[in-house]
Amino acid sequence: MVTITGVSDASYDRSRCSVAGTLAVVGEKWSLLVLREAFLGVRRFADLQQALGAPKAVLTDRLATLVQEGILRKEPYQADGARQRHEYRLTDKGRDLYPTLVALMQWGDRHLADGPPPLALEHADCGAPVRVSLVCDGGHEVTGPHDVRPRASATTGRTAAVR
Amino acid sequence: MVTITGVSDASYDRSRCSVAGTLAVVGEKWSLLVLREAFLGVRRFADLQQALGAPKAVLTDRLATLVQEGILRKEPYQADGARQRHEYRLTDKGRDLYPTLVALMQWGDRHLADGPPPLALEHADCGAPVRVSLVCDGGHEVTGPHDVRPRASATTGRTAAVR
DNA sequence: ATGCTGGGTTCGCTTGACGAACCGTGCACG
DNA sequence: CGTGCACGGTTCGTCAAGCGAACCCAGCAT
Repeated sequence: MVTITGVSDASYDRSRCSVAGTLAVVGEKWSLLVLREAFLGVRRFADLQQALGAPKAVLTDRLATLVQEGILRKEPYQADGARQRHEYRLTDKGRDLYPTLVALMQWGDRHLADGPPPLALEHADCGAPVRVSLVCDGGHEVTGPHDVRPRASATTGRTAAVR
Repeated sequence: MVTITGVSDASYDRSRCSVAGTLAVVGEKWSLLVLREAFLGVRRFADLQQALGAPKAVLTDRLATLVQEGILRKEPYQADGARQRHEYRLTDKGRDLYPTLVALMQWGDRHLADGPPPLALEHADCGAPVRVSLVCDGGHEVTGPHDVRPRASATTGRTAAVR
């Protein structure tokens, strides 16, 4: 029996903004890397373990947490001539983390460059490189934080200027 | 003297793709939350500590790491009638993490909703909500991972179909 | 000289990560 | 029939990291 650690049991305030809440769910070590592999099509425990090099106990725990959070789901499968197992697949909720992963990857490609990026993403339709961008609902491209004004909606007013 | 932990000294492979590399830099607990506060304009140690509730020792260590990585820089300042101190400001490299933070926040807003999002971002020019999106250089909007084809550039071939 | 404030450091404890060893179920093969 | 083996874990001992509370130190004000 795995000790399933509840989501917000420790630290990570979450009340100030959703970054903390998201990190409470996927911010532990290996979680986002598990999801990276999931987006690359890796679904089985042994394959994840080999791709990541994470300790089995940790991987077991992360997978259980991600399933509990509805980011992955366990699906049975039958490799021919083997007993029934289950694999881990992304849910819609999990797939919504794709821009986050791409954003992390993009930053690393830009700022940690030891040569060319190890993995490039291209649009399946047209073959052009894929990247994240900030846009507003008015259709404008947002260049950075100086173009953005944060506005607190709850009672805890915090309307700081971003610089 | 703070024990500055080198960036890639432990775990986080980084060779496979840049997600691991980025997490090696900002993936420790509190790092991304420190940056969230930085984007909200918080610059001083005491303010960070109060906003986050992180232990001082951990905060000291994270700030030192972020400075060492060139994501924050220390700037002297003089509060009137007080001795000279220094504050932490984002560098360009740090500001490039903004889309990552927004992506994390957006996922939390969408999937952890207990009522309305605690913090809304709006375009300073037009007031419309700001969000991250995936686009390709051909100008198309990318809806999700199924529209993206990963391609490994290095010798370590890994071209899995994404589903 | 005394106290206060900002920015830390030190200390002892608890939690989490790590790797190696072990377990158990069920198919295949002899 | 029984033995092996592979997958998917669990258990264990060790070691690093996170934690809160207490302490420290420089300098300005009084």
